[in-house]
Amino acid sequence: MFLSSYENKLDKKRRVSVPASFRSHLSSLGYNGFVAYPSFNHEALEACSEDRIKKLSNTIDSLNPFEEKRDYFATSVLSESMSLQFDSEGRVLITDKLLNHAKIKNSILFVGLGKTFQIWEPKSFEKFKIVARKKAYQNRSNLKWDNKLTGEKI
Amino acid sequence: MFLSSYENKLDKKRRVSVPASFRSHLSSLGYNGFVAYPSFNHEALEACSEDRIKKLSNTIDSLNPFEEKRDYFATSVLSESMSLQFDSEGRVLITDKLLNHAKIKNSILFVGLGKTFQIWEPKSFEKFKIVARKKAYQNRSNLKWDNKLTGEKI
DNA sequence: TGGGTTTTTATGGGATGTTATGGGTTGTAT
DNA sequence: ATACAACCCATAACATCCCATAAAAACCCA
Repeated sequence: MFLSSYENKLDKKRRVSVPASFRSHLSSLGYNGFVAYPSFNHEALEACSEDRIKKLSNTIDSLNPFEEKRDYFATSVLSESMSLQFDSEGRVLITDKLLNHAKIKNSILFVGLGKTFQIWEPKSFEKFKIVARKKAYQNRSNLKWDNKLTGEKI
Repeated sequence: MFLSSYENKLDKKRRVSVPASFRSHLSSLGYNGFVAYPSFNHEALEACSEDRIKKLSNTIDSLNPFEEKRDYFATSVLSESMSLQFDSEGRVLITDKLLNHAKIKNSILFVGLGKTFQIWEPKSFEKFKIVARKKAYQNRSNLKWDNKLTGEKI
């Protein structure tokens, strides 16, 4: 799982260290890198393991080949995805295109979301976090949670 | 189960001993650590075993990957969760972020809540306890008690 | 039951390992 | 050649490991 948040720095060569815990999770899945693409909803990047993108590709592919939606998803996600591989120090090189989408300059925030993570400009994320916390609190009862097993809410 | 409360001290390196009884319960579940995240409601930390967070992650992941709600929950809980592992003496290292949320400086209180536990600044907890006790007393008839669900004698 | 002994727990701190980061050098396409 | 990616080495900050000790709890046996 990708948990917690880590703020690291971009160097002059556009490299950034991926948090060790994220690397070790990816490594446990058999990967030495991950896939990133611009978020639909945010000025941020979405990131996940390669098999998750494969799954998404299959889902898109199950749509009718002549259906417009198919192209829209494929174009918006797959055509913009970059596969990023770690160097020997656990860093990745991020393209300018991706950095621009997230308006990242120097600092870069890795945000763990369980099966995926996001990459943010730290100050942008701070703003979003406030909204998210409010909305999550309002909707906390909407998350279906099987009480029979645990007998407790989150 | 996590029962009772224990007050321990933070050392200079931000380490704190986890109560032995909590450790042995986690160990019986197959873990050598736990997950902590800031509470929604209190100036305190929520803590639980890893499988509980995994379950939450799976629940969140069952939502459509492009749905906004997904982000709200994941951001508010998962991105703030830290997986804390015991060192060889049964201590964990707590990040400043978590300590600040709970306003913890030197002393740290572990509060057993059955399947989960909380981490408090001792004096904050004293205040909360008074309120909690009052409210529990007012609502004492509202606790639904159904032997069929638990299947256990007490 | 009481008092002495052993074991466990909480805590401190030095030594070692890891991580994030910087930068030089080599390799490789255009 | 030029640009840039990949590889290699260096280092400071800090996490983890290991050993030490004091207090508390559990044990044991007269």
